[in-house]
Amino acid sequence: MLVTRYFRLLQQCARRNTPNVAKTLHAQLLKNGLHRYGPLPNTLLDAYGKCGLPGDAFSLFEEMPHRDQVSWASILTAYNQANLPRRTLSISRAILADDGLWPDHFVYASLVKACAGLGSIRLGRQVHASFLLSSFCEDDVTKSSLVDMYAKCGLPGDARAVFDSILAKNAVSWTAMVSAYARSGLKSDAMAIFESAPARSLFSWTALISGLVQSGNNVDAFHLFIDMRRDGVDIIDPLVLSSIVGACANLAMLELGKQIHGLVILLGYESCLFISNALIDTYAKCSDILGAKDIFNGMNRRDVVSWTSIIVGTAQHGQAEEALELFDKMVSTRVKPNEVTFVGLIYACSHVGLVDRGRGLFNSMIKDYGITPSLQHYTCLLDLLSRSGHLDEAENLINQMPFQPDEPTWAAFLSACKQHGKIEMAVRIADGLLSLKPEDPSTYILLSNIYARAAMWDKVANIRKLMTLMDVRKEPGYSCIDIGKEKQVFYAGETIHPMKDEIFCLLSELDAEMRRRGYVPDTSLVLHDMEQQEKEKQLFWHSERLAVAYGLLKSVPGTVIRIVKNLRVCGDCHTVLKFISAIVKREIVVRDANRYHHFKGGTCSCNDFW
DNA sequence: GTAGGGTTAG
Repeated sequence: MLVTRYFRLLQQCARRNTPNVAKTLHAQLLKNGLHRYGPLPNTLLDAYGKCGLPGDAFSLFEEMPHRDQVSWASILTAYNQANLPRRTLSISRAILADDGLWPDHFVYASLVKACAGLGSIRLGRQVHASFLLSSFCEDDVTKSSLVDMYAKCGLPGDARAVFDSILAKNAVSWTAMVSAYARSGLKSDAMAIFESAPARSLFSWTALISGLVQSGNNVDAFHLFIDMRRDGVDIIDPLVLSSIVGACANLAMLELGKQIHGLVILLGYESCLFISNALIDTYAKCSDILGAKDIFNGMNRRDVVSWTSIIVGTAQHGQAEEALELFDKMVSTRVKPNEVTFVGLIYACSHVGLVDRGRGLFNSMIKDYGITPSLQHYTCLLDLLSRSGHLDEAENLINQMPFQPDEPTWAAFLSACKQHGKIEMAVRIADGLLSLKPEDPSTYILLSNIYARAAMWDKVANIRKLMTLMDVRKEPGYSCIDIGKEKQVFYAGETIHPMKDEIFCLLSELDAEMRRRGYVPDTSLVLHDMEQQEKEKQLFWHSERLAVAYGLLKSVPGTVIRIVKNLRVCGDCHTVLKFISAIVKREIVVRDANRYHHFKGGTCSCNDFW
C-alpha cells in the first residue's frame, strides 16, 4: 500500500540522514494528497529534524492542523539535533500556551537535553521538578537525560542521586554517570562506576577518557586510552580520538601528538572535520605552527572552529598580521565568526599593539555579528589598551563595562602599569586589588613584584605573610624539554641533574658573552630584599635557562629547541633567551603559561609584549 | 516521536 510505502521510506530517510530524499518525499506526498494522511505528517516532521533541516521541520509543524505530542516531541528533537537549545525551550512554551498540550515522557527527555545543552541549572531544576510532579515521573529514559544534565552543569552529586533512582539501568544511564564523574575530575568515582557497569563499549570508554581530558587529567586519560587499545576495543567512530588529540595539545607534547596523528591516519579518520580541528590546535599548542598550517591547508571543508583554531594559534605565535589576514579570508568564505574568534582576534591585536584595529573589531563584533561581549572580550580589549599605554582609557573601560571586574581583569591592568613604569598607579590599583582578597597565587606574585619594584619592602613582606596565612603557595616554576623520546624537567634553583657541571659551565660561558654584548641582569623582579649578587645568582638558576642549556648540549645541532614552561617566562630570562638565540644561532621556542615565544637572531616573536 | 561519548578562548 502506498501509505505504508511512504511511511517506511520516511523512516529510512531519518535513519540514513538524507535531506534531499526528505524533500523529494515531501513533494511526492503533496502531489498525491497524502501529506495530511494518518501518521505521515509526523513521520515527515521527524525525518526533516533528523536530516538536519530544522527550518523545514518548523514550517511543516506550523502548517499542521492537528498537532499531538508526537509532533511536539519531533520538533523538539529537530531543534536539539541542530544544537539550538534556546529554540527548543522557547517553542515548547509556545506549544503549551497555543495547543494546551502537556509534556509526556518523550517531551520531558527532550526538554532536559535542551537544558543540558544550555548548561542552565535553573531551568534544568524547573523541568526536573515538573517531571517529578507529572505522571511520567518513573520514566527511566528521562532520568538518564537528567543524569546527563546534572553532569554538564558540574553537579555530579545530583547526577548520582538521579542515577540511583533509575530502576532499570541501561548502557546509556551508566555512560552518563561515568561522564558525570570524569568531567568533574572525580577519577576514582569515575573508575568505580566504569568498572561496575555491566558492559564496556566504545561509548563508555569515550565518556571516561574525554571526561578526564576535560577535567585536565590528561596523563590519566592517556593511560586509559592505552588500556582501551589493549582491550581491543574497535574504534568504529573517531570521537575518542578527538579527545586524545586534545590531550596532546594540553600536554604540549609534540612527539606524542605526532604519534597520535599517525594513529588517526592509520584508522582512516584524518579527513574528519572534528579530528582535523583538534589536530590544528595540537600542532599549534605544541609550538609547531607550521604543522598546524599544514593541517589547515589540507582540509577540504573548514568550519568556524577550524578557522578560529588557526587564527588563535597564529596569534599566539606572534604572527598577528597573518591572523588578521586569515580572518579576512574567513569572512570572504562566508564562515561566520563566533565569540571565540573575536577573543583570538583582539588578543592578536593586543600582542602587536594594533589599538585601532582591536577597537574596530570589538565594535564590529557587536554591530555586524550581533555578539554580546562577555567579560572575556572586555578583558581582551582592556589588555590591548593597557599594554599599548592607553592606561586612562583602560581605567575608564573598567568603570563603564557592564561587568564587575574580576581578579584576572585587574591583574591584566596591573601588569600593564608595571610594564609602562606607572608605579604610582600600579600601587594604587594593587592596594584595591588586595582588598578583593585574591585567590590566585600568581596575583600575589604580581602584587609582590609591584611593591618590590617600588622598593616597598615592608609591603612585600606583608604579602608573603598573607600568602602563608592564607596557605597560598606559589606553584614551583619548571621547564620541560624533549630530546628524542626522553623528557627532562628542570626546576628553578641549583639542579641535581647528572649534567649539572656541564650545564653550569655552558651557562657561565654564555653569561660572559652576553655581558660583553651589553646584558645587564634585571633584578627588579626578584622578590626578596637581598644583595645584588645574590639576586643575580637566583636569576642564573631559572628553570628555562637550565632547560635551554641542556637542550644545547644534547640536541642535534641546528634543530629547533622547544621548551614548555608552566609559569610565565620572567623578564630577565626573556632578555637572556634573546641573547642566547643570537650567540648560538639557534631557534628557541618557549611555550609559557600565556603564549609562545620564538627566539631567533636576538629577537622574539612576541615583540616583547607578553 | 525520547536519553549517553568529540574540536576552538579563559
